[in-house]
Amino acid sequence: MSDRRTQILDAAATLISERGFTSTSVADVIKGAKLSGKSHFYHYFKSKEELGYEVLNRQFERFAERGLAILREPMIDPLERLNLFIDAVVALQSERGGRGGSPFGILAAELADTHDGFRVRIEAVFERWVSQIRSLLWEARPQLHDDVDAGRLSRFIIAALEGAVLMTRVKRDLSVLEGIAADLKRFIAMHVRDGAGLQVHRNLE
Amino acid sequence: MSDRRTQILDAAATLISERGFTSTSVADVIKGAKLSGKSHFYHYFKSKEELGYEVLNRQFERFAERGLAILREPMIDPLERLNLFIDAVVALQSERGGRGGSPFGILAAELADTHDGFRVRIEAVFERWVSQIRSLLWEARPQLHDDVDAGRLSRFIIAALEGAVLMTRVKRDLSVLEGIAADLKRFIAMHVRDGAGLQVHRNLE
DNA sequence: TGCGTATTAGACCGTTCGGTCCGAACTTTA
DNA sequence: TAAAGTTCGGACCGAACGGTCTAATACGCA
Repeated sequence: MSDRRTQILDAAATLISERGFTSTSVADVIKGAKLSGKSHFYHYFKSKEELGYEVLNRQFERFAERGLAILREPMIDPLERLNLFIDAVVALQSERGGRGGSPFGILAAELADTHDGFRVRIEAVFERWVSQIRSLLWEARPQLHDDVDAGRLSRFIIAALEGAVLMTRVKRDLSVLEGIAADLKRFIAMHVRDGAGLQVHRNLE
Repeated sequence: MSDRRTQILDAAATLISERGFTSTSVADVIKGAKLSGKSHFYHYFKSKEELGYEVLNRQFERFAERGLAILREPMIDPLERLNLFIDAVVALQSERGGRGGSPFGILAAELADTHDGFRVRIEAVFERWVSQIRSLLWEARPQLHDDVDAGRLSRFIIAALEGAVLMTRVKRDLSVLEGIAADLKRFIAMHVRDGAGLQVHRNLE
């Protein structure tokens, strides 16, 4: 893919994760990506909507590489991987420096009820995310209680993280996310068979 | 407060909780509240921003009456009240019929990074919400483990619920919220002293 | 009866929006 | 060198936006 294209995609991704899709104008993207003008932009994307779709794709790919990949590390115990993944989400938000949030969450909140094209794509993102965690839990099933519903627990984890990022952004305080991440780990540990797998202290550190 | 004013507020609240603040135009509100024209609207509100602030206020008041009030019911065991509150959130989303979501969440996602006026107001909403749960947990402390961090647990509950409503909206499936609500209850029950207070089955129903 | 408020209707304003079109210059590659 | 793709700069379009203004009509109440 051309340099310019990814440059535009990156600039748009930053803007969208801060202001959302609707409030990000094409002119903003042009300025952010340092393009010469509108024709320069429309040389690469046929519409703002198409740009939005591609930004979502790219954001998910990046997230899959930098975040979800941890869930598949073959040399690490699955439940430990899950904890590392949660840490990675915290680290990702920390890198953003307070500003911005989950690109999926912001698009979901904005467009779930009004733009079916986006809704369906975001649904697919969540679905793939769920399925990654679900298969990790499946892999870890010898360590887990028999009655653990992997799909449900996966959705819970994602919802808690998305909600946490949102609250963190409002309060401008990363420790909110850190606290929720720690609690989430304890919740996951609750599903572990007694004596099996890794230990997580129920005490607060 | 005048009839017309609340009529406008209600129409705006519905629209905003579906499309967000930015994508809700004054003309939409006028149509939704069946006003005769712009001058009719600006007779009651001096700007769209002021309307937004008042919608947020009103939404929190309604939520406080219909939702948070449960947390203060004096005749019911505190932890049971917490479960009832979670049920109420599910019921509230069910009433919305899939469409729309948490008015706080949608405004937070949209405006947290770009509009400080809204950001601090939403922060205050979350703060009051947290403090309600926190004082309930304080009341229930004889039944809870000593190391329970009430503030942190409160934030966790809220984040999980906000995230759950968001996912539910994207997937258009209330059972997502129901599952997370059930899991959240189990997580809360995890903090209860052995043998104390009410029992919640860890098994899935 | 009169006075203030509520309602109706619509013209109008400046700005921003997504998007199109044009024409020229520059760069890469065949 | 010719052709194809890229960059540049800006004029332009119709629509939608938040908001103002005027002016007439209805209504509730002292």
